[in-house]
Amino acid sequence: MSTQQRELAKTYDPKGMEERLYKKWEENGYFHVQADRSKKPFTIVMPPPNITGQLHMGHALDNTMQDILIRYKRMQGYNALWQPGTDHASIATEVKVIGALKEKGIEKETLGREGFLEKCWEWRKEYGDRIVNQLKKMGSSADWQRERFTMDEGCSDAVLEVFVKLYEKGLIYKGSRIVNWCPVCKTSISDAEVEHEEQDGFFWHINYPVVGEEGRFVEIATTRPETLFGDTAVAVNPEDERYQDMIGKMLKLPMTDREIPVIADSYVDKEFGTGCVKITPAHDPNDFEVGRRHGLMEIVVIDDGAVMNEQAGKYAGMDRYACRKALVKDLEEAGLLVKVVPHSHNVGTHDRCGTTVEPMVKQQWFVKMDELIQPAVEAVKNGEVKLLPKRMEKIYFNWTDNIRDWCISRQLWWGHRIPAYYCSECGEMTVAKEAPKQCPKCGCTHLTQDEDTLDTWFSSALWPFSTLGWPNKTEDLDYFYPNDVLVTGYDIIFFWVIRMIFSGYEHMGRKPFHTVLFHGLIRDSEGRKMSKSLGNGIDPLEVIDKYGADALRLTLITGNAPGNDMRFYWERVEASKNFANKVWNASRFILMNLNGAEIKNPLPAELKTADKWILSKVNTLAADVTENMEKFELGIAVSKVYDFIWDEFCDWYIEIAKTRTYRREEEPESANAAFWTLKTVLTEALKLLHPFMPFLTEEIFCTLHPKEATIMLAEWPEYKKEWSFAEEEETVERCKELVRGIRNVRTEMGVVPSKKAKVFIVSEDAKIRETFDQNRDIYANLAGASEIFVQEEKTGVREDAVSVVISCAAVFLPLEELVDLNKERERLLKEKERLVKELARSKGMLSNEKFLSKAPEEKVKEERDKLVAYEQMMAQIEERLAGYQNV
RNA sequence: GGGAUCUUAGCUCAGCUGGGAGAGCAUCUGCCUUACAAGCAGAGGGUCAUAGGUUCGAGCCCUAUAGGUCCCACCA
Repeated sequence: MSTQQRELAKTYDPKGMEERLYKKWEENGYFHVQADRSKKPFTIVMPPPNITGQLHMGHALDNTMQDILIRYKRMQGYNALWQPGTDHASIATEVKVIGALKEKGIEKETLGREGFLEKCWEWRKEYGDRIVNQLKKMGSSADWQRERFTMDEGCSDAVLEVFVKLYEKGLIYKGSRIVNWCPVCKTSISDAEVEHEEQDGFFWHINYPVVGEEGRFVEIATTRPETLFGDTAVAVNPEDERYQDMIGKMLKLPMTDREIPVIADSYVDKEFGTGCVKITPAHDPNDFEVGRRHGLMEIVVIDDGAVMNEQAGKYAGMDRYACRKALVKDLEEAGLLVKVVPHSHNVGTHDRCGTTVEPMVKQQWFVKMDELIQPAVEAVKNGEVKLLPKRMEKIYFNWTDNIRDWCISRQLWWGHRIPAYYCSECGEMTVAKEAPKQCPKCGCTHLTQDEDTLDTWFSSALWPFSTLGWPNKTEDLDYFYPNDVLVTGYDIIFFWVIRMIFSGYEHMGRKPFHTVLFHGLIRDSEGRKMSKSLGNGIDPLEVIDKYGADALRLTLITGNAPGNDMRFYWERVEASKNFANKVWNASRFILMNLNGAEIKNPLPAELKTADKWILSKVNTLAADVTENMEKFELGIAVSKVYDFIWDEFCDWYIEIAKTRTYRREEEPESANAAFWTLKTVLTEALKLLHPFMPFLTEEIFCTLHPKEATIMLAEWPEYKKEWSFAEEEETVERCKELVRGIRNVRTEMGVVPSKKAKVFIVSEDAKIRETFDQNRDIYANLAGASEIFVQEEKTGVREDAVSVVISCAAVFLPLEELVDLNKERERLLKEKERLVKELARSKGMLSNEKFLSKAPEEKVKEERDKLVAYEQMMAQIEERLAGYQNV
């Protein structure tokens, strides 16, 4: 290996570096893949961020996880496709564009549909790339050449195809149903878009006079008095004895000229309220059902803007809440208001704007769900699609078990327009991918397209295959579908995940992916959701700017179990950056030390114990990390790498190897073996770290290996049998124990660490003696030993030498300065106390017949070995303590 | 109303299939040892929410209780 020496900058500065490296990756096309039968595919489809979006912590986490998986699989030799794209986000974008127009004093309506859509496309042009550029700052290695958009030609074609197909199968229908209506956005929304919140309200008890029976009333209780004008019946439970004689009678609807019947329906709960329910079919989902059962009229009394219409008589033109107030007052004056009872109840609000949703009867388009959902239920039940963590399955089934038809039409302009065409002559409706030239029924050529657009999730449901070319039969589709993993937040399980799964089965005949990896929310340091209104959001770009993308990535991925929420702390980012700095400096040291040295592959015999130990460690690490990656335990995987690099490699191996590298002239073989090991182990560790911290590892790797183009395509480390050294591991662990013991004693006894001391290691065991005798180079320096004596007996050890208790030998340090014997005694007593406890525990277990007979053999042996070690240590301590008593 | 989840060191959290309690930050002590003071070496600190149970053995499994968070739900 020749070394055209390159060096790392003195300080770790991610800023310029990250930008430079990302550019390099992109220019070299490392992210791009093509269908290739000789390689195994691995596919992740990116949850398309909204074009209204600005990178937030959720995106940062989501994309970091995906990037880690993709980079890992790419290194493993998979043809790893990360399919990116953006979402048109119909309602979110439309609201934004309307807002932007309003600032200029322009109304959506004055522009007209065409004009408005032009503005939307302009918006997309202006902001569509913003989020993508921000994702790139995270280091996302998505195949940007394949970037898609939910409203591009291909995706739109897929939408039309699906709509027509489902319509023809009778799974899409148009009908007059009760829907959730947002009076501010003036569109219907799906059940999934309604958020329920507990609100304090009132129960207004109102008397409805019985027709023809002066002085007799039926008392109802309502939370929404203003809907009274839409009442077409009052219902009681058929079993309710109190009201048997009322059934069939007519009531006078207060403040109107109308009379409504008392009907019997088992939907009414006898125990609740007064047992009498006003039925308003046009403005309540339950009442709607009741109304349909009894053939009641559906009287709409509230218009699209939540203003009372002409049905409300003198209240027409009033806002729904103003009407409520006025009506209650009038009822009170009329003596019909019985009482007002405070009552907190759930109110549905629109998740986008927070407006209280108004249930309304409307002509809308629906997807019939009961059949479609079946394969999706089955898939999760039989494990064909795995949800991680597993508890997400319950949430999933809770939804599928209570599925209702999906309202897909929106009274918006920005989105996929419903491909239904109406004949202006005969009213015939035609559903087709392309506008029909003439009406199939009457031949009239004047047809108009349905005004409505589709729910934005209608197109994203097709994302795993529409992005690969469907409905065309493409090579990509054939090769990359099904995808492998979907990574997303649990908050869109209903909106998106379920819909993708049933769409996959329905249109592709196969699952869209085999695993869904859910992650939680990033909260602020007080555990609150990050939100614009609270102003507590932390901008990932700011974090990247200050600490680098690698530090942010590490922060987001560490110390968090899958699916759990996480709080964001700046201190944690700082800790992550410190780690990056540590890696940087360790690498810089190795590079500096190497300084032009020509490293040869050492002969196996030239490798020292410590070299074999660290090789063995990094080998185990590779196996561990891989295992955790396969289980999607990304946090555990990265913390193993972290611990290895910092604790084992930096704090022990580099320190042990240091002196050997300084003695290049005197002992070239040993120095060479150390260099080779340093370089090899660092390289392995960098590879294991790369998916998590791509920039840092790339920069170091390429400096360390000037001939290599990138770490991105380096081979993922695998467990190698020839790097397994159990004996050397044990030896080094003994040396570490010795060093720790000596350091501990020195600190506790208040000895200046720079002062060297003689070290006596006493053991009757010849093998132990051999170990310590032959591996002085491992511990001599770290222990600060001036001279080391390994011997069988205590001869030559001064009486006042301080003792170090380790499990396999007695160690003595005759210290130059005066030793405070009391201090030493205290220390030993403390140690004894600990051992007494351990001995008791160990003896207890081993004298337990049941433990001996029932526990696995290896556990019993383990415990026996421990006991022996404890007893030896105890003997030493007792001996020392006995010695002090004589002093 | 149903369900999920959490309760572990001062703080934030790990602890995967049950086998001697961990990390980061914070605290204390000593070190500017020529990779790193963004560091090194050492130390203190936890009846793992409570009460039962299963087990040779429970932070981990079961049951109940308390408190927190979240999701779902048509009780007007």
